[in-house]
Amino acid sequence: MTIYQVAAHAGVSITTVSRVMRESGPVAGETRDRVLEAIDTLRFVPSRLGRGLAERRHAANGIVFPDLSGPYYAEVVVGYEEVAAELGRSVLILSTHGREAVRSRVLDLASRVDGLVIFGRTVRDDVVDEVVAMGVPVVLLARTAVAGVDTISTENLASARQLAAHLLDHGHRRLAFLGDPESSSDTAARWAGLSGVLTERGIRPRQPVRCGFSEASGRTVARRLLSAARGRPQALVCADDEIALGALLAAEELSLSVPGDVAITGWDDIMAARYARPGLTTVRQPMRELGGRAARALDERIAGERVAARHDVLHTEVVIRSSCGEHD
Amino acid sequence: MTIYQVAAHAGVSITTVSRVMRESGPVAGETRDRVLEAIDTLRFVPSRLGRGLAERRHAANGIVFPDLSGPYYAEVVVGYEEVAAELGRSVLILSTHGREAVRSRVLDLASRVDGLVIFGRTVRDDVVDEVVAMGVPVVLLARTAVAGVDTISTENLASARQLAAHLLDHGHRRLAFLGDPESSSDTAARWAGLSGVLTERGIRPRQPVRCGFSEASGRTVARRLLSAARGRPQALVCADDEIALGALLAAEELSLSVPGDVAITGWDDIMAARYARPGLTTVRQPMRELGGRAARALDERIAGERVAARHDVLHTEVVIRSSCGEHD
DNA sequence: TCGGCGCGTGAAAGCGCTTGCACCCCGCGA
DNA sequence: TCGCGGGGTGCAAGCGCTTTCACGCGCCGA
Repeated sequence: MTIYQVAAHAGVSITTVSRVMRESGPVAGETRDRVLEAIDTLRFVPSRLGRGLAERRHAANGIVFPDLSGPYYAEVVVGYEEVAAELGRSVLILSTHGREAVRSRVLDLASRVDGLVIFGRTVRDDVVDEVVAMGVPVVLLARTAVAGVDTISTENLASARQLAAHLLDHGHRRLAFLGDPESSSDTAARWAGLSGVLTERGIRPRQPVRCGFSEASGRTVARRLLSAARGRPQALVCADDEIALGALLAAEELSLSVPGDVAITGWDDIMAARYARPGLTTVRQPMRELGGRAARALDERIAGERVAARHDVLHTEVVIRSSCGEHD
Repeated sequence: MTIYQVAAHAGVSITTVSRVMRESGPVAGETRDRVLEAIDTLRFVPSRLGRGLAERRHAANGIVFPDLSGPYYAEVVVGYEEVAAELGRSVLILSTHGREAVRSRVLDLASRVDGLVIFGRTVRDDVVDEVVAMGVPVVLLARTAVAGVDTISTENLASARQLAAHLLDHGHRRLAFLGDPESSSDTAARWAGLSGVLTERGIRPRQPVRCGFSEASGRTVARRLLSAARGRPQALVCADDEIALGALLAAEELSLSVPGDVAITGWDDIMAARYARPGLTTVRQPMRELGGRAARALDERIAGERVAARHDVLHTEVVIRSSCGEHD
């Protein structure tokens, strides 16, 4: 089913059909009716490829993220899709997961869209540059900045400081950070906030304990830390909620009470954080808004409305529950 | 950057450039090297639109789902993307959320892909027919079947029966089902399994209690049921985990013990189900595999390898935790 | 010596759409 | 009566690729 068949059916040229569909240019009422009827009868849906080629645009955006399991990325993606759809753009997704060949997948994606959001540490800087060099607008999400490229991220440092201060006020002194500051700029900032406060209060921060972003990883690492003969940490500050939930399990297995024997905090405020017992103290991020912002920033760039790079930082909120100490 | 510029740079025709890129047809070693060098120097990435138009394929698939919040859909989508990428296809997503204009969005999506997965009760049957009539292969996921269209779903009836039997064996008699059997074929089957077992055992099943698929909704409905002066249900069988978690909250608010005063079960085995206290008895579905299967079924259809409609049903597993009664 | 066969290459015809430009025709004012 | 303007329409030139066919050229066997 092509525009030619519609034109033939309606007895007009394809130009006229195009004009009717796009409401560009004048068409006589009667002609329009004939065309519309033909479109309807033949159930004509124009080919996006033909249209895209002629218009030189895809009317689609892409987003690259590490994974969708865990509520964090999913929420951001859904926020992104919501706004993108509103702006008349389809959304292509690419999960890098731990795949090889990320570069070629990203470049392929870039050739299918008008703009690309790159989320977290999924793509190397030089590949980002390559995409930018292709002339594809890029917005970075929760990722270290690259010169001249828009960035949207959430506040980390201040919240981490606030969390650290809260723990210290509870009397905890031996704090351990579970997560790899080199794995993402977010994690790095969280660690910086924590270690900064400790140093200011005259406590020498313990080296961060490398830990993958998963419950299994958190559990293993926490078990090791908590079963230490001496110098057992009084509080585990985890880089995200999944690690913290794993740590909670580890404590339970070792018959340690939380927060009595050890305090535990997470980051993200995922659903399970609220249902865990004790409830997990954590930091809430506006995940949907993060995605929505990215979609809008990208749209501005695609429309060419803005040239200067933009760097938004969204506000976060410490959520105190009982895993970090008893409260009234 | 187009194939023409690459051809000019290498001093060959675009035909040769195309052949080098696709490794179709013979090219002399030296010529190939010149072309590859030109591609590299000019950082040429072929236009998907041009290629797609010529090949008459998109090398992309779509998926339509209600929402991505909650782990269920996200997991399925990620399983889908994983397999689709492996098969060399990009993935376009469309969340219907509670949007108007679903039909036109779906038709637009259909015009951008080689095949489409429609997930849950997002799209009306007549629109599905319309997509099929466009010649776009469709696979339905966890959705009522449509004639001639592939369907992938998970087992519901047997697991629901098993769950019901388990509750009855615990001595519970007054069971209430929270969820709307008319909202999806999955829910309908779960209700059918429950009510079937009750009837067989001579217990007259109570009408299902309509309830949205959310924690808030579950909480409200459960609070109403549990605060009834008399005839309070002894067990709440919830259509999914989020409803069940809401019910758990309601019980807590009313100072009822779970499972002592009331048993509660969910469905899906989301992460929070495991962390809730008491742990939530539920039914686990192979969510990633659900998505993966859909991707493969779609691929077969696109490749034209199969004509007959296929109806896969994936196995599910009842997960007994403590919310349904004390166990050893 | 000559016909034929492959290999290497390019011209050109699409693929399905948008859009600049030209054309026709009618109504109006001069 | 003629000229002009504008509404209505279509022609045709792209957009960036793939692929069919045709062509030229060495090399082989007869």
